[in-house]
Amino acid sequence: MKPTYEPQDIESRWYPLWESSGAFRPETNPDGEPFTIVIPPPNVTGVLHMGHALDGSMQDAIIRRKRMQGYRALWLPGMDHAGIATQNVVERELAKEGMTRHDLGREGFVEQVWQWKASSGGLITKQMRAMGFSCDWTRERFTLDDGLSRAVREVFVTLYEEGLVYRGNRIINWCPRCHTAISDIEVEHHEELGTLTHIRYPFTDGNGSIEVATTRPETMLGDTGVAVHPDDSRYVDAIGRTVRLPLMDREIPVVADDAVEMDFGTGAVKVTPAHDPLDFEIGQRHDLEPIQVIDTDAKITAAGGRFAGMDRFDARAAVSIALSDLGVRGEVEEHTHSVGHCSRCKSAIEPMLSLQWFVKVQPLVIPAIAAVKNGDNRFVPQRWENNYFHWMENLRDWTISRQLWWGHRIPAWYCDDCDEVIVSRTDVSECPHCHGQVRADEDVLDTWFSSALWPFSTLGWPDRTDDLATYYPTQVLVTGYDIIYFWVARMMKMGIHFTDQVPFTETLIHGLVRAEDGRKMSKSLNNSVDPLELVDKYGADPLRLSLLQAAAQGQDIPFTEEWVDAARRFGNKLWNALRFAVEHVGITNVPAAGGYPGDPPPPEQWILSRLATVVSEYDGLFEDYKFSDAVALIYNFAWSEVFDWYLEMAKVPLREEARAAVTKQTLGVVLRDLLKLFHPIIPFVTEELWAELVGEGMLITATWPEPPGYAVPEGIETLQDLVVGVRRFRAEHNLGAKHLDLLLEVPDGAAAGWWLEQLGSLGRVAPRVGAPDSTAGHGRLAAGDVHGFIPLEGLIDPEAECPRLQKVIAEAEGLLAATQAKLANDNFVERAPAAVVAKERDKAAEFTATLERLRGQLEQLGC
RNA sequence: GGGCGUUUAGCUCAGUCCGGUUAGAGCGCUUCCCUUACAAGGAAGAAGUCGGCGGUUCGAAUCCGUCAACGCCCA
Repeated sequence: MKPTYEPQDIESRWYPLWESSGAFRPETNPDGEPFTIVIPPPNVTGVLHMGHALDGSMQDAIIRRKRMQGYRALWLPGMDHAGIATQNVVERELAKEGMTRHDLGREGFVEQVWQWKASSGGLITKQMRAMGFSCDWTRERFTLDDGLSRAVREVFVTLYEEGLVYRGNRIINWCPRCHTAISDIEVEHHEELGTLTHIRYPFTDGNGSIEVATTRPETMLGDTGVAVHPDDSRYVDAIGRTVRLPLMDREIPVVADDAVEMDFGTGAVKVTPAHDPLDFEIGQRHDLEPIQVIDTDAKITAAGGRFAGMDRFDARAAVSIALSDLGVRGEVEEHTHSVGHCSRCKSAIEPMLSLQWFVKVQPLVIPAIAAVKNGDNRFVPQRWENNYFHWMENLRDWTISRQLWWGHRIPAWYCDDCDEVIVSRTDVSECPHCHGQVRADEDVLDTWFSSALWPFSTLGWPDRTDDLATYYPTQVLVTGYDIIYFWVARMMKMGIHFTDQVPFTETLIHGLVRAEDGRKMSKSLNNSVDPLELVDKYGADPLRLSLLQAAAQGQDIPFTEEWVDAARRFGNKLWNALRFAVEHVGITNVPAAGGYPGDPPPPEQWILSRLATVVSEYDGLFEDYKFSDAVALIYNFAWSEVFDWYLEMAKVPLREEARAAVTKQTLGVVLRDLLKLFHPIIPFVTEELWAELVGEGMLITATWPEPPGYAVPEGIETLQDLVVGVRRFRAEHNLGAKHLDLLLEVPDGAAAGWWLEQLGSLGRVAPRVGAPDSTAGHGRLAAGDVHGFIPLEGLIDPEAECPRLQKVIAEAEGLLAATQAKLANDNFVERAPAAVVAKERDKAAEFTATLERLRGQLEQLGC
């Protein structure tokens, strides 16, 4: 074994061995209960970022532990075709060659995207392998592969037949840059400083005018009405009259509608049914014609008169000036308002009336809410359930058609002769009614439509496959809170509707990995960290360990490189502890399971008792997905208790052949179980060390530890207190490694026991039982009811002990005062649980006794 | 406008759900030690009025109310 831990060396070796052994396949535990996680499929053209690293490290930790526990554990990997995102990437590539997708045509472009997928699409899976993620690659899926495409079509057609998918003319969010409709959640709202322009619309009867206020004056070109609130006393006379629309010379009515906000602007609003969702609704109620004045390129249409062809923002200024010239423009005030932007390209969204496909969500939402309310699915942490409910309860219908080329084609055909719409599971070549020519729908589905089916489509649905029967519903879905709405909510809706079961029983929500400055990592801020660079620099295991250490439930993680470095140092510590056991003590061929000593000596009994406790606590924390607590537990157990204490204690018996056997046995099983506990977190280095320590089979498929319980031996606490006391004494008197004598006054002197020799070794002292004739001229240690005396003669001036002793006394006094204050409180004694009171009394007695003797000692020292 | 999160050591964060130990970790800092697993280490130590105020309680970092600052989501 190398004297230092070199992760790069180890990590390149194990992954292929694991994969080729079939360990990643659930069939490795054919008799186990199934436990399934489906991966949140990354974008096919994406690269691994810190979010994936965290998300994957959690899933891998969960699945590896379940595998070791004997479950038929399946982590199903795959990728998402990511419609807009991928199309944009490929279009950008084409743009570099001065081309657009239209130069290639639809088929050529789609072909180009598939090629792109083939060349770069595998990158992220290589990166996942570098992270050590134990996915079953034999079950890898892609949202556009044949099976999933069939599932998509089945779902679309079924929903259509149920009336839950429909085609309609509605106001949608149009991205003029991506040239497609997008759904409500793909719109980001930002506060922007704009203007509120007041415009006077003259009444046609020549009797005055009504003033409206708008943030978008250019849309007035498409106005077909003015609306006021029916209760607004200012406008009672206006209702029912008509006004003449300036610039367009159109006569339009003033209507009364409850949806008008009386307090906003002038209380009278212009109604542009084709370009605003609220106006559309008002228009429908009052039979106002929608006139489209902005086209899909965000330019004014022919319906916009002399402004036709102008860009929307130019038109905004031009219309405003024209209105001013006409003398109908009133006040122009500064105004902050919320503007929608495309989440992909950040262009300002254009609301417009458009013929699109929608999912009617209400009937799907009801059971999806119920499933979480009744506990069929549980969010961890639970607080996310409220967001989920709130979201679900306020959903508008989902726009699912996209004017893109990359994605699942909408299975609809239109007959030119009889206007029939045919939605079909199989391709249609002629109209079933009139045998006329049909045109296939040009559009594709929202990427999230196929993602919503992921937990069951990946397992073979709609076929009733063995995998579907075995691995569905899945157990836990692990993802960041940023895609609860995009994905989790939709999987719940679709999963329940099509399988009558929740797609997963637990939803584990984690935070986002943030940059060191606390901001979101992003390319534009140039503060992203590449996980693969960290893997190169520190190793995948240290990266995983540091991420899981930091992964407190649901909290964002500001990423700090020092943590990865600290994790690497832990790896080195673990490495060397094992190197000590294997090479210096010769502990090898440790059994893969069991092998715990029956009646071990106290030091061994102690560490075994701790092991059993730690395993049980660790299991509890793991089941609750408290990764940071779980990791902290075994990290501290390993480093402080096993390495710093027990390994040093073991060196005593290891020197004597007769006593060494049980110590070797203990050390072997404790280290072996430590490797098991750490394996889900840091799989590579533990596997490597397993090969050295156990040398049989692989750790990845070893069984989870189940150590027997051991009683905590008497005296361990006394020993540790005395050792720390001696070391402290030594440090405070600058005694270096000098030899010290130590006299011990033990209540039952004869029973001083096993820990004496440990004390000698760990404290580098020569302990003897028996009180000194006079305690004068001695340094003092106290550990419970054991008192230690260190002769000062020849070491230090006895008076030098005074300040140290005074400090110790002051500490004890503080503790005693606190306990006494509690005990002096009658309410505490009467109302606190008896155990708490008893504990407090014990403490008081102990502190009192210690203080008494320390004070006596102080007196004898003459200070 | 509504909701959520955060505020704890010099820095970055646990701990708060479920009240009770002398409030923990990593990094940094101070002192000592190259003790044959590890100097990427060991030992000892300094360092926190747990954001403010009020309340509940025998007891509050933890529960309740309120205010402030910062961040996020929704409208």
